[in-house]
Amino acid sequence: MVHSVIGSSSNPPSPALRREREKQQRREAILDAAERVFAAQGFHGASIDRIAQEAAYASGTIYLYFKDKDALYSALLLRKLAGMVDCVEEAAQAGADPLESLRLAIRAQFEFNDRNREFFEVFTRHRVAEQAEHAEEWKRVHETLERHHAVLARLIERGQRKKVLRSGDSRTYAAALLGSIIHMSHEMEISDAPLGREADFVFDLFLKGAQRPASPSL
Amino acid sequence: MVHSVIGSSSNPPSPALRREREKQQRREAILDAAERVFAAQGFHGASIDRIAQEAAYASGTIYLYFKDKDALYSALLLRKLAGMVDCVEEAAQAGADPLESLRLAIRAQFEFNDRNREFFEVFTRHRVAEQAEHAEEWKRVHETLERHHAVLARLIERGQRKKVLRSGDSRTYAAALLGSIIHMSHEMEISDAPLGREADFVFDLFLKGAQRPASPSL
Amino acid sequence: MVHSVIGSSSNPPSPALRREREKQQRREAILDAAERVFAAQGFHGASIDRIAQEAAYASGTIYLYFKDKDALYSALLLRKLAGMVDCVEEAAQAGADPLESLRLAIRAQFEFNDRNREFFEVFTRHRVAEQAEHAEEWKRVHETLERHHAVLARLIERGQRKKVLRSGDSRTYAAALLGSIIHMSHEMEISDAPLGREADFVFDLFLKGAQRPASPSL
Amino acid sequence: MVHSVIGSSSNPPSPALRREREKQQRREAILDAAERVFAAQGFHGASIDRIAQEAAYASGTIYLYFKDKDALYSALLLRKLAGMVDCVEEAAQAGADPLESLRLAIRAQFEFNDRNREFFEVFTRHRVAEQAEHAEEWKRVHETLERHHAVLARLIERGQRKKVLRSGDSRTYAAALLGSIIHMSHEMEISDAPLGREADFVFDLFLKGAQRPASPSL
DNA sequence: TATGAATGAGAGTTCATTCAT
DNA sequence: CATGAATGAACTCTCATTCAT
Repeated sequence: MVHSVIGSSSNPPSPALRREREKQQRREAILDAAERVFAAQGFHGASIDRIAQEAAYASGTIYLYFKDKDALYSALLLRKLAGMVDCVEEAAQAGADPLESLRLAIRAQFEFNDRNREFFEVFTRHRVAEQAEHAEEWKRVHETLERHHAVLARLIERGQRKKVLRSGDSRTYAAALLGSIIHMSHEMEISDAPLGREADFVFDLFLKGAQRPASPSL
Repeated sequence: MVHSVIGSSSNPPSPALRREREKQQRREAILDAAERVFAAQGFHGASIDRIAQEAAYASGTIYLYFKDKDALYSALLLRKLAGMVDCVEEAAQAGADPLESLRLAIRAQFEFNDRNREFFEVFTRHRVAEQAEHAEEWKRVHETLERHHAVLARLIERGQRKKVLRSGDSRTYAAALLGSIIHMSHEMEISDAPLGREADFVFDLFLKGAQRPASPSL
Repeated sequence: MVHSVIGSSSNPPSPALRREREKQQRREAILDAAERVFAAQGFHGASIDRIAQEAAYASGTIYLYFKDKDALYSALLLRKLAGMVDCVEEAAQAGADPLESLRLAIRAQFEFNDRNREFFEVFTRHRVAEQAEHAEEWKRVHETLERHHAVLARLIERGQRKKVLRSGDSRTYAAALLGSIIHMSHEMEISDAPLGREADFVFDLFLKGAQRPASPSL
Repeated sequence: MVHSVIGSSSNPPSPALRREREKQQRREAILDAAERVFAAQGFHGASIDRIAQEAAYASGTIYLYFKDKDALYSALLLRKLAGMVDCVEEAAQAGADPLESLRLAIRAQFEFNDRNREFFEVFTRHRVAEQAEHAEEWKRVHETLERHHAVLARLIERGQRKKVLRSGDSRTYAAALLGSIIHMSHEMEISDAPLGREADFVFDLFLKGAQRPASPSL
């Protein structure tokens, strides 16, 4: 008896729970496979057969986990974007002050883009016709994109309140900043320059601008 | 001299030349139709039949002017991008000094994006798998994208030489700036804010940065 | 004797028998579920998964009771048709004379068709390709359809022997009569006319025909 | 010139007309093939590939003539049913009086059923889920079925007006009569009995009924 | 017995591309 | 040059059936 109580932590969980957990794992495995294939071939280039093959399943099995190709794609997109936003948000929290947070967020975004180059290509390149049928999924995708901007915008607002950043619409500042990051991630794709350098470049440019300060002398 | 002047305006050109010119006109007409259809339906959504219909040709005729769908798409893309770069470049030339030129270029880019919203969506969202078969076309597309950055980079360099802009890799400055413009064009899509305001916002941010200048006192 | 009498009501039957009986009950439950689903969706529209769900079993379980979908369908069909013939036959037995029996049989057939409208639709609309593999089941189905006609044919023969019906091939009379009933059941589907009226109409028409009797005068 | 005017009847028709006519011929050829395949395999058993093969076309070609499988099926059904009704109606017109017309109509219906045994099987066995999408086609099918009954009902009404048939709802008489014909066509399928005999049997039964006339003597 | 995840053949459908006219 | 009917490979999706648990 004692044994069983003690051992309760290593006892098999209820079958129903275990089954649910395993189902989630298989779902994730399919998403992983789909990510690889979508990243390599784009949305239209990726066939369900190919994704199933990559996941070591039969094609029909995919449909046990996702209603159709669009649902699979938007689920993947959502997972990825949520991961991205979480990653940036988390990085920002490590900063001691708004500017430091911003610097860390920028760097995190660069790093995320770099780690997810292929998928990132697909994401910026394709948004499925956002049909009424998948409205729910797409609403969540949009909310996540919204959150993406909101994370940066909030940092900027904090900087404004601390009087270290100029006033102005934080959402617009965030969009301009994010645009620089994303585009540079694209462009610098090939170069092997250390990411930190680019991140700091963007951070610096965002703060100080490109204009040459009037020489203090005179 | 006299002959050539007279002939140039009223003599029939050689039949071969005329035919060539007409062929080019029909090609352009097809590109026009393709632009409308691609813009409305995206690359995969646009069928050759639909494009042919829009151009008032039979589907087979399209293939007399373009090798295949990819070739049509990349020709269209090239025309569009070249137009975009020309438009920005031209706007810049009207500026009296590097900063003025930059301001005008930014504004021109915003305006172009706005005028070509639909196509622009497609362009950022889709790049055909850049197959070996279409290497030549894609090389030209890349050269044009290169030129796009080069136009801005050159303005920046001029600013640097005039000591109004800080030193640093002009190509990187250009990428950061362009990213802001493009992303804001996307994001602001819905708002009816005057373009000029956004353009000036970006210009201003690019020059001065977001940091609050240390208070002049002391 | 006493033992057996007492035991027959309260003693547990042999486990083997009980199990067999329970198995039959489960089989019937599946047939009930299948009937509902086939009636609602037709043969091809009804999926095994849907039937299993309706029967509160897992899909695999169905295959423990029926070899395949066709076998399930033909077993169901057989049960239904047998029930139909029994029902008509039984109704006929209540008649005092052949004509009364015929009238009751016709009415019973109309009522059965009405009660089983949905399934009846499916039945007339679909006969599985009668494959060699299911020859046995289909033979029994055909025997039952045969019995269906035989029931009416026998009543007609009795009427012929009693000289109240004209001579002629009773099987052919039966087919003509049954055709009228079935077709009218279909056609009258929507109308809410009382069944009895239609049944009596058919009975009357079958007996007297549609021709106007020569006027008795003269 | 004169020649061409005179020859106008043998001159090639306008290309547009010829094209339209040929298109109709190809459409009919596909319907012919579809009829054979549907008759042999039923609606669900018949694949588009198989039908295309039977018509000596590629599968995609079918879709140039019919929107989808359902449209092909309902077009076929409509053609067949219209042919059937026309055939019965025409036969009736040859009759000198209502009863003669009825006799001819019954015979024509038997003959049609016999000639179209296979398709007829399919028709009675399958009605595609009558989706909203194909509402128009199905409306026409229903109208034709309606016309089928109407043809017989009108003959019966004429007989009633001439006082050779009893009064009563002609539509109901027609349904009862048609049911007998259809069902007997099914049942007698195998027998090689001359059709005329069955037709006359049904006609006779419909008119006089099965009841033995009371012997006039006594 | 019962389960239900997995299978995979096969269905309907689309559309870029060809070629006889 | 222009046509547009024909092609057929490739795609997404379904579902009867199996089998390890």
